[in-house]
Amino acid sequence: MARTQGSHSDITGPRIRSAALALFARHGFAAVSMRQIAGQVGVQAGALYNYTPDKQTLLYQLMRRHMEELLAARKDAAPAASANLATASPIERLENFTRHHIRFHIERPEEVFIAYMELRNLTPENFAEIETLRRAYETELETILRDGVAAGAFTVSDPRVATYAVIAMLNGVNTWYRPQGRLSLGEVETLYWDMVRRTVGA
Amino acid sequence: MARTQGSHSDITGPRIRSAALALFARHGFAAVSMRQIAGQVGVQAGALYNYTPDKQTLLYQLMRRHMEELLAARKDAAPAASANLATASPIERLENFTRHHIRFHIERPEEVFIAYMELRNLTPENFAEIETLRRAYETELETILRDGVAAGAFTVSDPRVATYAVIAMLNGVNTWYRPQGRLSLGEVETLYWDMVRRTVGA
DNA sequence: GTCTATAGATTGATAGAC
DNA sequence: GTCTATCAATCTATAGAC
Repeated sequence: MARTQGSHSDITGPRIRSAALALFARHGFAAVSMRQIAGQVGVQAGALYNYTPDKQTLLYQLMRRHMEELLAARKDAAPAASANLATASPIERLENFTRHHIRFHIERPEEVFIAYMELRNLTPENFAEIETLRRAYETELETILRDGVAAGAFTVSDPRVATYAVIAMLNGVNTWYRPQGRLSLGEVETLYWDMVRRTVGA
Repeated sequence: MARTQGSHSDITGPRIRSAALALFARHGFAAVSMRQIAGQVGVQAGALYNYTPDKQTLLYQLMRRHMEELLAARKDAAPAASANLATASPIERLENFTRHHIRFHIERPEEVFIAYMELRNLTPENFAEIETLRRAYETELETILRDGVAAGAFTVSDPRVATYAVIAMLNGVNTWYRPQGRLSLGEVETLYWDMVRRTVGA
C-alpha cells in the first residue's frame, strides 16, 4: 500500500500531545501558540489541525485523558476492587490511597500541573466534564474517611473538609519533590502516610 | 491649582491594579489584554502606560505587594513580635500561624490565586524576588516546627516536608471555601487547626 | 498528511495632539 | 493624564497544491 510522502499519522498524533503537554505545563495554555507546538514536533502549524479541531480541544483531551487514567489506575490499585473487598479495613484502604496518589502524581508532574492550572481555560462544557471526573476521585477518599469514622477507626470532625485537606496536602508533593533529591519516593510516601494517618486520627 | 482635564492619577492607579488583579485571577495573565484592563477601568489602553512600564511589571507589582503584605501581617500577628516573645510556646505559635494564615488567605482569594498560578509568567529576575519572599514566609513555619521538636512539643520526622505539607493543606482552603457556605471562618480555622495540630503530633 | 500561503483578528507598546 | 491613531508582530484557523 503506497503512502503519501510525509504521512506519519501514527506517530505525529502522540508527538503533538507530548509537545503540547510539555509546553502548556511550562508556559501555560494561553501563552503557547500552535506554531510553537508544531515547531517542537517538526511540522508546520497547519498540520496540527489534522489531529485536533482546535487548540481548546487539544487541552481538553490532555486533561480528560489524565483524569481517566487516574480513575482507572485507582480502580486497579484499590483493595476494594480486588477479592479482599470485605477484608480491607479503612486504615488499609487509606494507606493504599495515599501511597497510590503520591506515586501516580509524582510520575506525571506535567499532567497534574495542567489538570489544576488550566481549568479556567476550558470552555464551560469541557470544564464540567473534567470537574465530574475530579469529583469522582475525591469521593473515593471521602468514602474511605466516612467508612473509617463509622467503624470507629478514624477521628474526623468533618469528612468533607478532611478530604480537601488530605488531597491538598498530597498534591503539594509535586511542588517540591525532585527525583534526584534528598528523599526517595518510598521515603516520601512513608512521611506523608504518617501525616495523613495522624490527620484523620487513625 | 488647575489640573489637566481628565487627569485622575490618584484614583486611576489603584483602579488599574484592582482591574488587573480581577482579570488575571479569572482568565490568567497571558489571556488578558491591556485593552481589557483599560476597558474595565474606563480608559484607553495607552493610558495604562502612565502607570506601568509594561504588562509584566504590572503582574510583578501585584505579586510583590501581596507577598510583602503577607510578611508584614505575619510580623504583626506573631506572638514572637510582641512583648511575650519569651513566653509563647511552640504550640501557641503554631496555632497563631495556622489561624492567621487561613484568615489572611481567605480574605484575598484573587491575590493568593495569582501569586501561585502566575509564577511562571514572571521574568527570571522577578521570579527570584517573589520566590525569596515566599521562602521567608515558609521559613517562619519551619522555625516553629523545629523549635517545637527541640522542645519536645511536636513529633515531626522531617520538619522541611512537614512545612510543605501544612502549607499545602492550609492553602487548599481557598479552593473550596465560600463566605456564604456551610462553615463560618471561625469553624474552618478550628477544623484546620485541629488537623495541623495532629499532623505535627502536638 | 503535510506543505505554503493567507485571511482576519488581536496583541503590546509608542507617538503626538490636547 | 488621557486621547486617537497606528506600527509591527503575532495569533488561530482555513484553503488548496502536492
